[in-house]
Amino acid sequence: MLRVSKLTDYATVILTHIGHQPSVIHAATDITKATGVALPTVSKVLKLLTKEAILTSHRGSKGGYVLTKSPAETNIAEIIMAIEGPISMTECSTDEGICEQESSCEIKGNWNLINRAVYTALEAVTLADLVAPANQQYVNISLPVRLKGRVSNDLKVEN
Amino acid sequence: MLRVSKLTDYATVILTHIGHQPSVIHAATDITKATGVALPTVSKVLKLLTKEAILTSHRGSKGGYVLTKSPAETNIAEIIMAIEGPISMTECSTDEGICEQESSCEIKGNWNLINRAVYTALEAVTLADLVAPANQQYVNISLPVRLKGRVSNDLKVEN
DNA sequence: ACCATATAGTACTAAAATAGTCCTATATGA
DNA sequence: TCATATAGGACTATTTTAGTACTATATGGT
Repeated sequence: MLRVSKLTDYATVILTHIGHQPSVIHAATDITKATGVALPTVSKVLKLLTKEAILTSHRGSKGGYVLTKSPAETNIAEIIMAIEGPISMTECSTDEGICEQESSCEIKGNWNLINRAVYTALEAVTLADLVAPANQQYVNISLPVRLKGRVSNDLKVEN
Repeated sequence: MLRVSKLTDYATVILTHIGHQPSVIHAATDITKATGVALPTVSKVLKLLTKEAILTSHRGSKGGYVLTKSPAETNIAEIIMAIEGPISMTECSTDEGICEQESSCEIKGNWNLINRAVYTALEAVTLADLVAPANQQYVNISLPVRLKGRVSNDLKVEN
């Protein structure tokens, strides 16, 4: 189904909450209360987002998390990547040598095109859009993505 | 990682093979030989694609599969949906009532926006692009997607 | 200096999704 | 009527993901 994991979904809920009050330091326990997501899970998500510098942490008493950049500068693509790793829709796009047909594969390069189209779409949506859902707002995604080149490459996968 | 399943990847490999010779009837056994993908798996993928009318089947001796539409009319979004079901990145976009926070959820509508952006990107790439990868080809995706609006709708398609 | 508070990091277990295979039924051309 | 090929469903092993727990470290306030 081309879906993101639940942790990513939680991440958007948590970040939306934080995004409403960007100037306040938010502790994990406060976020649990506000969102209804279990504390261990909230904690796990916050750590992942901090590791990728989407959030900045403050340890110790009175500590917590704040956004590293403004909501408008924080896009959905980076949030998804922080939780799930690189956005690439097939294994061969991220891992070399796991596909027996790799040398004869014709479409690996084309998957790169598709990956890019999706990435561009996700990059165009920001946390600010999630925080302040302005009705009638428009997002313009104007590629062009250079279609492939069939780079050297090739695709496939299998095992 | 926002990835498609292996079956979907196989589907693109198989369809690319068929797309090279759109006027020929391709039997499952021939496709197995040409692609290296195991017969039971090829068979499973072909059945799924046929069920969603991306391929048309011919039973009996000399039977096999052909594309229902031309490669240029067959896009990546419909291929993914044929194998994996609706393209929607969170559960709450497809299933009602499974989320405890549904009534108070602020971002469901925004995920619909994201889903739409991704769908539009995938719809812009066709099987013809995979079959005949013209170098320097461009794909133009020009939304606008109406942000939010929390429309009623969702993009999506289903199964 | 000490202590309560809060994050950092890692490891583990259970549940869910996916992959891959197989079997039986049905349709068709020669 | 027989060989060939798809239709459809069921089943199992594997992999991935979710969710939790535990220990270490840092910090502010007293």
